[in-house]
Amino acid sequence: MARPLPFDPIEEAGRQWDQRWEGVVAMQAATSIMRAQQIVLARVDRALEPWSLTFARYEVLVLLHFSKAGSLPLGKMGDRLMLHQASITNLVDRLEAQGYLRRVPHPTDRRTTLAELTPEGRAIIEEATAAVVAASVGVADLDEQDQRDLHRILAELRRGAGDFDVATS
Amino acid sequence: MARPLPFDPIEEAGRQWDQRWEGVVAMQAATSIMRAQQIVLARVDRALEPWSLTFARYEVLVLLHFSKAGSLPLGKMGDRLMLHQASITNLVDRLEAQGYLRRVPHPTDRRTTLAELTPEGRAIIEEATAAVVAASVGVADLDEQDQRDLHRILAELRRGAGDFDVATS
DNA sequence: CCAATGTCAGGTTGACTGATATGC
DNA sequence: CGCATATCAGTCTACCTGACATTG
Repeated sequence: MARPLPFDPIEEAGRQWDQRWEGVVAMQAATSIMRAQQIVLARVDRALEPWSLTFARYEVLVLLHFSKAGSLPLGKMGDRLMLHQASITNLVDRLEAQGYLRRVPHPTDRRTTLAELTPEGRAIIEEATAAVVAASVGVADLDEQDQRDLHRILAELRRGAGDFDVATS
Repeated sequence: MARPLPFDPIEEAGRQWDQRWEGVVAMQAATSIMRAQQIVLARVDRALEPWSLTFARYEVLVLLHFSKAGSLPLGKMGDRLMLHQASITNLVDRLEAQGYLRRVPHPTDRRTTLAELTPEGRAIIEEATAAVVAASVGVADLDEQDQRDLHRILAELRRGAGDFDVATS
């Protein structure tokens, strides 16, 4: 990773923005999200290299891992992960080629295809998750209260954006 | 955008994770960042369509807009935006083709190239920023205190990750 | 000679649009 | 029939790696 800058670029931008724009705080918050994601994603992707996984593909596996049946229709996965149908097809293609999941026909609806973890997929997801958790240190460095606040505020943001419907406890 | 889910997917994942993993809160926070970014980026990119800009290219213009001289070496921009040299070359190529900036030789160091806003680039950046601010409503829907907390917490995260060095006020 | 700067060629990824076959 | 589901072909963006020429 590049050397740290000698100042916070977002803070500086905000300072200059303030002179002519309303809504600077929202802008700073938005920019912070972008930049934080860039950092976290880079770390997590690196942590997943041993399994030739990216975060996007890892998410697919996790989703299956936590589904009751261990399998889900492709379309449903797209909804959950906010991805286009075609993108899911693509991700599932790769994961199938890697041997982490396989396609199986839906028992009753012959239009839909289910993705199902293979034993190998099930095996690596545990290891990979351990690596991802370890890579989340960047987040874990925050104190517990900040982590909770972060989660709460972003959940509110997502709810406001129509990411989900029900209030979070 | 897809219909909202009838529940918070992160909340649910956390519930299931809790049964076997430590560090669930950090994981939830990390996932929240990913998902929030996905939402905000989609909005901002859509807001920038009238100028055929993406957020990545918009950031380049903003960076120039706020530099004292109105121009910066390409490498310096890469550091600021956490991008590879080649990525910057690519972005500057596009922006130059769009007429929003141009390359000019560095006055003393003939290795380095400066990117400089054209009058047109300078003109549109104001309009585009207004659109971006308007698109940040997803963030602006949060109350002011949450926006500040969000910014503060993420700044802490970035600092911990080596994004910058100096303490934020 | 070595370090820095930028560009180029080539490759990967994720994501989209639009068209299409199939089944409910 | 209309609607849903998944796939395919084609495109686009951002990003990387590695090699290279030029300059300090």
